[in-house]
Amino acid sequence: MDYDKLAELLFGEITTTIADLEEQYPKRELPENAVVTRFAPSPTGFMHLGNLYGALVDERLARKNGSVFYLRIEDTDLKRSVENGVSDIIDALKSFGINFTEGATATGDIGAYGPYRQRQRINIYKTFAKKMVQLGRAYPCFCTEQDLAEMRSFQEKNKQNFGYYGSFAKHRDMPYDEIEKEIKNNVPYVLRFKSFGDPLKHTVINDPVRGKMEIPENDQDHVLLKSDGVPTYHFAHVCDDYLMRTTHVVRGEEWLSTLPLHIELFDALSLPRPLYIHTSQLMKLDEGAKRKLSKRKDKEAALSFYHKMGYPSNCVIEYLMTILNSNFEQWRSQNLLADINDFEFSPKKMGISGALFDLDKLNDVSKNYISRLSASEVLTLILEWAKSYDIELYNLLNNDTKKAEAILAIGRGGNKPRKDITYFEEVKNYLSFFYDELFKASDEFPENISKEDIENILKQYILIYDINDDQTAWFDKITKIAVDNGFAAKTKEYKQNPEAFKGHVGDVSSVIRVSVTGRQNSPDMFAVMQILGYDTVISRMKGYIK
RNA sequence: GGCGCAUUGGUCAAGCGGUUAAGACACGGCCCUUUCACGGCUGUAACAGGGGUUCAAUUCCCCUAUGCGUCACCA
Repeated sequence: MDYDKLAELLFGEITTTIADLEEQYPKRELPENAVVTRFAPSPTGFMHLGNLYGALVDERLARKNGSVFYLRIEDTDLKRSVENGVSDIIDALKSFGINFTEGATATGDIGAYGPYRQRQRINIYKTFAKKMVQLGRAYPCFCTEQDLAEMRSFQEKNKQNFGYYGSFAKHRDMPYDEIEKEIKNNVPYVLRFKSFGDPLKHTVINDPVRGKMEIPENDQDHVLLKSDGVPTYHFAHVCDDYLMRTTHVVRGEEWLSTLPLHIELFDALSLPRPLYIHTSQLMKLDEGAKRKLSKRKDKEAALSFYHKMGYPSNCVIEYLMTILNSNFEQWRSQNLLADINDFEFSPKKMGISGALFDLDKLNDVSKNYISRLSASEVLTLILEWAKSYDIELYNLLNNDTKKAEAILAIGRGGNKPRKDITYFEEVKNYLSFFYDELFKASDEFPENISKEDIENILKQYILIYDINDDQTAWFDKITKIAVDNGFAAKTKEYKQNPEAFKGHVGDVSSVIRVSVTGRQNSPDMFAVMQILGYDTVISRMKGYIK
């Protein structure tokens, strides 16, 4: 077989060579230790938590000075591509603080190694394809879908391995004349790789996460170019990551089984292989069974979920970091306020079995993060969130930001800040009683207090409440009312001798709390009342007096 | 079915031949406390099973089981 002749028959229009491309996309001049990573999604219009998880690894790896982190759009599958896919991806990642140094953007490309959209690289793939044919490592296959389906059912019936290989690769050794005839008749075909691999043989490959792996060689004649001339993932991966000079290919472990193919492809073209890093996948516990996080079943799979709920994007990143690098959590607890960029990310510290996504843990991370912020920082974040997701709340807070900040300042600061807010959707409920527009009165007083006592306590308290009292004077008055009405001045006193009292000072406080806030739990009442102001406090209490 | 990867408490995990098998989340108890939240103390709870190798195996090897992945002209 004259492979050059075949190459001309198939790719006569291609005049560029790989050498031309290598000249156009030369080896990058990088500082020592710098890496080139990439995020290469399909623009399907849905950003999954798993996408962010993967992109985060690439981004972390490329933190070192002079490293490149680029975005490549894998839009070879028209059926799945979506109109605004690219800007969706960029916006979503940006909202979590992940930015690219190079690659596709919503308006065009940035960088010298483009184009960064695979549909615009067809000639590049064909150049490599032509080379493959010249090397005798690729050939046209004229099988129809039906042919392949029949082959498969035959293999199933006879318990043979599935796929296009060995004796099942029927077009592998088709004579030139026959090929030419088919081509002249415009019979559709795909370009297949001619594998020389032997699955009984193993090659050793080093994955920084998984360590040494022995994997069997590939023997499948995979499709390189589909019948429309567009490459499959496998082929595009090899061409692109070579020409874009990617040093670290980070991808999910679902790619492990096609790794042998990719290796054979690189070898067939005598190209250097990148370093592969196969990450484990995010899982979800579903009725006792572990399974992949699914965009259809799991609301928390969509990145939009976190925005809607109002988790600060940092928190999602911090949470992801705790599953990505096992020593991150410890580092964070020792460096509470440190910049996350100061943490040294290491592939070696990545887990290899799939981690279950844990909302409880995210909540904990988030709660702690928010508690460490200053009141004005929290307010800024809440306003930002509310602007898109709760305009009523936004207006309420924005009308009087001083008040809002005072509310958020209660119990904040110091070594043991309150941790009331986990995500911003909770905020409205949390501070509703500070605003007459949201306040709801309640009758849920402690059960051990009679209606008569409630009324007496409030009546007496209204007479002596003075907003200018300091906290001590304020509490002394509550204690006095407690004693006057047969309640113990101290909780301990009551506990030692419960028969002697109706209750204790805490119960009296509860009466005031419920009447003023409409709920049994609240942050410090002194501070709450200071913010509400004398008139509001008094009028709310008067509501319980006949 | 073939092949690959994985398997330490409910979850995330440390451990890399000799440990009372860390820590975090969640859950329970106690303390602090005018409620709640915070904080402190504390408790329940794990090396999937079976064989080897070894003086010694959670750590190394093999088998089994289970889970996940993959076997597309999807990525």
